[in-house]
Amino acid sequence: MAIRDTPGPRERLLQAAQSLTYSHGMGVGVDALLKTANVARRSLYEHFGGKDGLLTEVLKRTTEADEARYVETMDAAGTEPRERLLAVFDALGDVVTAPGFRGCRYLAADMTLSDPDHPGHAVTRAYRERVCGLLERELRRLGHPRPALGADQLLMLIDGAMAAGATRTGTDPAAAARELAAVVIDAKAT
Amino acid sequence: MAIRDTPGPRERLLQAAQSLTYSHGMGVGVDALLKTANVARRSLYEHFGGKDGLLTEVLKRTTEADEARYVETMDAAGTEPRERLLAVFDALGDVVTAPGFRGCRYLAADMTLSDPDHPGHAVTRAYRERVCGLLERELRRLGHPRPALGADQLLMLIDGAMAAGATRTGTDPAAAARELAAVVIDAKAT
DNA sequence: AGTTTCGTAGACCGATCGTTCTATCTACCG
DNA sequence: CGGTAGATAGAACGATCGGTCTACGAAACT
Repeated sequence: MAIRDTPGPRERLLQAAQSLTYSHGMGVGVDALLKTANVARRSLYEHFGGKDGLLTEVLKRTTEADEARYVETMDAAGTEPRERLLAVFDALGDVVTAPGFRGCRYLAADMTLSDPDHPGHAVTRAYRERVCGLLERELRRLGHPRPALGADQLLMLIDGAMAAGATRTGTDPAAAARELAAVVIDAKAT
Repeated sequence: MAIRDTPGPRERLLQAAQSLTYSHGMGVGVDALLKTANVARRSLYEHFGGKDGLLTEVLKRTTEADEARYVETMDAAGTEPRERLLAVFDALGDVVTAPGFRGCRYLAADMTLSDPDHPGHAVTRAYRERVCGLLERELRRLGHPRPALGADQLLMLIDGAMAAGATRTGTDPAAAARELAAVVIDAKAT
């Protein structure tokens, strides 16, 4: 009945992998993961079947968390679609300026995992479409003339801002993106 | 006096590395590079000092070529800054839809090379600033109210379009980006 | 000719890769 | 108490990593 001060090996592995794959890329060594997680070698293979299984599971878990963060961010901004969408870009400002920010984890994953059949790609692709759907839904509620295109543009602005945040210190990518996002959001039918 | 049908080992290595680092990432093995280039192991270390030296040299060479392509694209579009800038986004459409496109090589490099002191980062950073400068120059010629910000936004659109082109097949990122680019270009002072 | 230069071919180094294995310890459950 | 499940520690596997080395071949330059 003692309170579990530390989570089990599965959870520790996921946390370590989540951190290390972001800071060191998908190429982190198994040894580094095991050492950071303080987990026996065998536990990794029993819980995830191997390194790829662990990496894929990390992607699943973080995409779900990040999608939930999008929803929370928008919900915290009220019910007005315009405010809900702009809130995403306000939050983006905090994300890209956070210490240790290295760009979009999922874009990095897709570029790093050169095997196009790696199961991680399906996870990131689904995530992007879900986020795009969230954006499109708000645009549709706004009566946007081309909600699908608008959502693509907003997602492009998000990815572009994260790329700039990772590579061009000194600029303020989120503010620049937010300005363009407002243009997209306020687009009128021609 | 015989005509050199095949370039020397240094050139072959650069070409092989340029191709393999894009398709398989910066993590390509030295053996794969040597085999593709048909070059002796020793030649790599004599010409480039090691794998990192080769990779850095590839980045230097490709950034110079890509910067020249920006200039050529704009020059081919005439002298009007607005047309010159829009031509960049037209050309971007060809780039991101080309078979085998896997996203921006330099963003991938920055995300893959987790060591922040890797010499490759300096090369990609300088490249981005040069391209940004090219864009800013055109905006300035246009009398743009905030040329520096506008250039940041255009670069963000380029990076966002390349990210979308690499990860979201079926969309038309360049067209979506071009639309927003026109907004940036035509921005009037408030 | 002789010699220097540049290249290839390939063995070899220690380190690390992802994975599988045995052995041991511990907690919980009947 | 005995038994089972889940965890740990760590040796060991073959493969590959980046890098160094020796030995040999072919052309170019006095």
